[in-house]
Amino acid sequence: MSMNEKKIARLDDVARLAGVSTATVSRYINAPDVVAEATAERIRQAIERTGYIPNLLAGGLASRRSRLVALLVPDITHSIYNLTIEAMSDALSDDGYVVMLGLTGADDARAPALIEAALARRADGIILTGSVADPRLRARLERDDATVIETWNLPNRSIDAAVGFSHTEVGQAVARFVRQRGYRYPFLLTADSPRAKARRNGFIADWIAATGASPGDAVLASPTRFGMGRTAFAQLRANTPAPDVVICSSDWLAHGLIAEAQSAGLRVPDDLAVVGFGNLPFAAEMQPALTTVRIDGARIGREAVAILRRRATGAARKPEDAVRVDVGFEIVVGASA
Amino acid sequence: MSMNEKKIARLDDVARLAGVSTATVSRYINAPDVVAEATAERIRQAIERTGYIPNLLAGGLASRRSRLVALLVPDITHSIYNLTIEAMSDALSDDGYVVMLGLTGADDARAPALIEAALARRADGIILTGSVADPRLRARLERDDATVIETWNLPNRSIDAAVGFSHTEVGQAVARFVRQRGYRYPFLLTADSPRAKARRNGFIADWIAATGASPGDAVLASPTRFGMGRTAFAQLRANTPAPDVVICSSDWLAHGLIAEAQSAGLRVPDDLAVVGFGNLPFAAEMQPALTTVRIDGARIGREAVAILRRRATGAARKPEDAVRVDVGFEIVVGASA
DNA sequence: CTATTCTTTGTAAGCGCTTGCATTGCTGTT
DNA sequence: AACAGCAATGCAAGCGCTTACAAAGAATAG
Repeated sequence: MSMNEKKIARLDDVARLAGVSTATVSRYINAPDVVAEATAERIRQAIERTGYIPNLLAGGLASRRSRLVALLVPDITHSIYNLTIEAMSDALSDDGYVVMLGLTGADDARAPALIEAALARRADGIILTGSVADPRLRARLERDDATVIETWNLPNRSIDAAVGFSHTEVGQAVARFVRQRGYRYPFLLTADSPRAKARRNGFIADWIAATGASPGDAVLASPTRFGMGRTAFAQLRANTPAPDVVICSSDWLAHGLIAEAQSAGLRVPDDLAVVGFGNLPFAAEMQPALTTVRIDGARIGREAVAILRRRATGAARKPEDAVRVDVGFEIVVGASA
Repeated sequence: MSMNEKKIARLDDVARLAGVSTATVSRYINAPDVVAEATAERIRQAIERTGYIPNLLAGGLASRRSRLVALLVPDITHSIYNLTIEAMSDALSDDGYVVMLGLTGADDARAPALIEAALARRADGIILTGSVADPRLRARLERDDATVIETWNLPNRSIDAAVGFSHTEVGQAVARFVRQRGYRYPFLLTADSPRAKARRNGFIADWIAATGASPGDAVLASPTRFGMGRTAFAQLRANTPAPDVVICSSDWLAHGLIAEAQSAGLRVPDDLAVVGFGNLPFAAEMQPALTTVRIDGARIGREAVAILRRRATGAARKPEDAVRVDVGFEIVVGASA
């Protein structure tokens, strides 16, 4: 235990010990190649000896790069975004970046405050799920030179970059799939969120165009849970015509619905088919395996980080380098529909 | 659109516009009560007009308070900690704090790098799930004057503060419960994590002390998932004596196990009883409702934030104000055991 | 009416880094 | 031998805030 264990080492402590200027130590840390190997070695030892940890508040202030990425999601307990968060967090920490997690709440109520917090910390990137409705906020984000990435969505007019897919197309594709499988009476169980509704609308439009008939339709509070699938079952049974396939806006809903249907003695998919959304880890493990829509959430995370990384090296944001990545989707054909 | 829309406002822009010094504006922002109301009003307008957002990197550097709290958890996709994260995030953002989320990985492989990142950003608080094994890291954390809170656990010798409960006691309590219900042949399905194992050991010790018999026992990779419960079922059936109750280290495991048991025609709990752990949202919604152990994860989050808040106002950390909060646990008696 | 205390504001010295520019030796050219 | 070019380092001016200390009035006390 050295005499001054309380004093925490600064850059110039290291510099003094290594017999160089603070500039050189700073360079060693941020761009090791530019310092001579012999010097580098002395600095390395000085860092080791002092237990130096850079102060990134100071560094960020001076360099105008915070190495902080704000990640705003509605919630994490039932969320389909978790894989995106994990992928992003993994990819970022390899680069010395750090994730500031903001939970905006189902109705995005906290979003303005969190965006302000991100701007105040001069986040290098702000990653949103979905878009920003409030025009004032949009304007502020557009003015700021942080990289703003909207994910899980492809807005018509994006603020900056976007990584996602078309929810409308998902709805249409599911409608086509369901028809092709020969189902005649679909019923939609949809969460009360903009993206779930876009999928629903896609489905309905396609279905009506192709068959002339309107699918059954119910909207549930967001986020949807296992138990909500259970309770929705009764409602479905009361519907005329009796549905032969239920399209759920989340795998959770599908899971609960199937559990309830099975314990009521129905066979899935023969008596009632079910389609989910999200391809959550348990989907493939269900009995029967769930037919659902897979989004490569991890890829969304990785693409977003790739954009950030590209920007980090380049100059300030220019209107022309707006990026838009469509990660698409895939219908995972299980045994439930 | 003013002529200099690109220039982002600083404290002295606001000060000039309001006709006061930067010190006064700073005070208005950090302690509104000390400035006279008339002045405050002028500052308010100046902030509004300039669209000023404080630079918290600069602020943090000067004040030595980052208003950043690092939160380190193994993962978020299957995790029981998510409620803690949400509660913490909510409580913190009310105070203008921000959460830095670090995913350490199931084996805590990333923990050292993340702790270093937190220290580098001069986090005001570092919240860990479980403890830190590496002694060098421990030492560094002890030396630092960030508040370090270990959660979901009550280590013998904690680094600083701890908010959690005794996993051993949970195991013992479950053992007592199971005996009291009349079960004779328990089987333990345990994730390969220190905390799950502590529960297991508690159970086994208590069971042997009371009955002289050793429970059946299997360890599964962490994190445990729905499908792992399903596949474990076969293993259980092969065990002699045939278990009459299975104690799972997570609700996921229990969920999968019950689904498989039911589809094999067993009645739960009559043919096979099941106990979970975690009281995840779906536990109460299962059929039969899951008997499980409830930990008030949200309370863990709130207590941790309360400690942080108390520290924020007080002086530097002193050995004597180590805090230890036992949030306890509760066996939720459902219908599965 | 003077002395004392409070309230409100200003002055200015940092906080611990980064980085443009200048400097110092070298190596290689002509 | 003189000089251009380059690699490695140092100097010092910030980055945008906070806060100890001082100052100036206003309020209260004696």
